[in-house]
Amino acid sequence: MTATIRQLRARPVDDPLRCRLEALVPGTADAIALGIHRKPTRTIRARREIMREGECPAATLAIQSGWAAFARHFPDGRRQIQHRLVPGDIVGLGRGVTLTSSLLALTPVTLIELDPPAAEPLLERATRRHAALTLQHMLNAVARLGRQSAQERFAHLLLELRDRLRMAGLGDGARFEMPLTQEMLADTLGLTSVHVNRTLQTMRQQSLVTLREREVGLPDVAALARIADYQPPVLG
Amino acid sequence: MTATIRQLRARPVDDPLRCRLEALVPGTADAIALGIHRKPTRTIRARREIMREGECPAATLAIQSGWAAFARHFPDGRRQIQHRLVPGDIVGLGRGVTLTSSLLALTPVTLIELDPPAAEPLLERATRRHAALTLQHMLNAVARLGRQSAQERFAHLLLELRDRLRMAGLGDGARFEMPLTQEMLADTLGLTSVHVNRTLQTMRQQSLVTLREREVGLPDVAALARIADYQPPVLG
DNA sequence: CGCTGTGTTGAGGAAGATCAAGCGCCGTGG
DNA sequence: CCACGGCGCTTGATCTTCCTCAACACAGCG
Repeated sequence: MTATIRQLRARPVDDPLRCRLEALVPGTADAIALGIHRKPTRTIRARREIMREGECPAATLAIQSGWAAFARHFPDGRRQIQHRLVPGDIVGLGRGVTLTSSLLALTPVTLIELDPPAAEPLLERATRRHAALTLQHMLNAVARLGRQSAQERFAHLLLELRDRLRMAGLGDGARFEMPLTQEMLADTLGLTSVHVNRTLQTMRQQSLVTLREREVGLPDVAALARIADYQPPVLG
Repeated sequence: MTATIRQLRARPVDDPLRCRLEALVPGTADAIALGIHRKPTRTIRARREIMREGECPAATLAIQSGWAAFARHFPDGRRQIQHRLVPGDIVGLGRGVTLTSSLLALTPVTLIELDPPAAEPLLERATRRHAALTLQHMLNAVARLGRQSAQERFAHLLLELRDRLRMAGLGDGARFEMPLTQEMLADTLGLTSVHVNRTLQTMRQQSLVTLREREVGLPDVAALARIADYQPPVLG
């Protein structure tokens, strides 16, 4: 959270972004250390918009710390969180298309600008693979919202977050930090916060989840995977 | 539907794929004529799988005619159509990631292989922009399924299809061909086919949609856009 | 001719929404 | 120091969308 670039270069892959890139394309973490530290990092406060609906993103950004999300706001107040960004995630595919959602900082966020990715072949490959994974997650989100029950959706989301955070070196296999309120979860899962609360309680009773102080524990990952019909994304 | 490559070269942008590429990056249609016709086209019968869950796509494909869709099948028989492909659509981002869905031919489909896109800079740019648009559509699909009612979802889907088909030169602004059964619509919208049927009837009564023989008519696009809170994707 | 796929209609049920209220916590300001 | 208000979480009662199950009409087709 407070790591500076200098610290990054000293410690090879303990930084979420570097860890993530290294998982995508081995060797990228070293490559990025050469080019990245010339670009300034940006810091955004929680609940602020990083990009607004109607904007047309020009640069490729990477999340260094904090959580953000693409969210769509409806005229009557409804809101849908469409895609969550965790440390190490890259926002690059949007270039050339006007946004119909806003990019919202769910927690305090620090960003790094990655342009131009083409200059660094390894980074180029990494962003490409990252985009492919992102597409998978979007497809999964569609299936989740379209055909799964509240409990199935919740289980599926938790497993997805677990795996994505692990790729950034965050959390062990059974425990990770999730700074989302129940209302944010509701807007992610297409439910009301009341129903999220009740679903969560049921799952706690069944010893499927623990959640205290933004800390998620998954005592029985296999059971969750069965409930959610979850398959982890695999780099081919 | 039955256009051959020879015909394509004779008539500049009356082919869906060429029309679509031209809309993405002007000049691409000419460029593609040079390189594309060496690759063979593949034909797939309706209801057959073009790619199977677990496969790892190697090539970049483009739909020349027919409709296809990424669909996820659950163990208990539920199905969710996650993303529809219409003539002119490109399937390229998946490379490097193992599929968790199958790519299904909804109608008879003819495919063209586009690899390697990097060889042709214009085509490279076009596939990139296409991917950006695809991501927008996926975000829209998430918002649709997560927060909209049956009628809103239906209206939103119709408008999205209208605009996408128009980019391929298919249909005028108020009328287009949609070869989807009510069951396919249901699996797209996250509803049952029974409910799709009833929603459709309501919308017919309100003179929002006509649908006969796979032919959609939209007599009042503005009203639909209001209902669905629809914003067309804009190339920036 | 029966079969399968598609659209349609009815009756009843369930998952999840809505409305409303109360609680604990924490930062703020008097 | 305490009062206040906002936020997040929890619970109860009621309502409605949408689902489930079932049946039937109709068309194309082997």
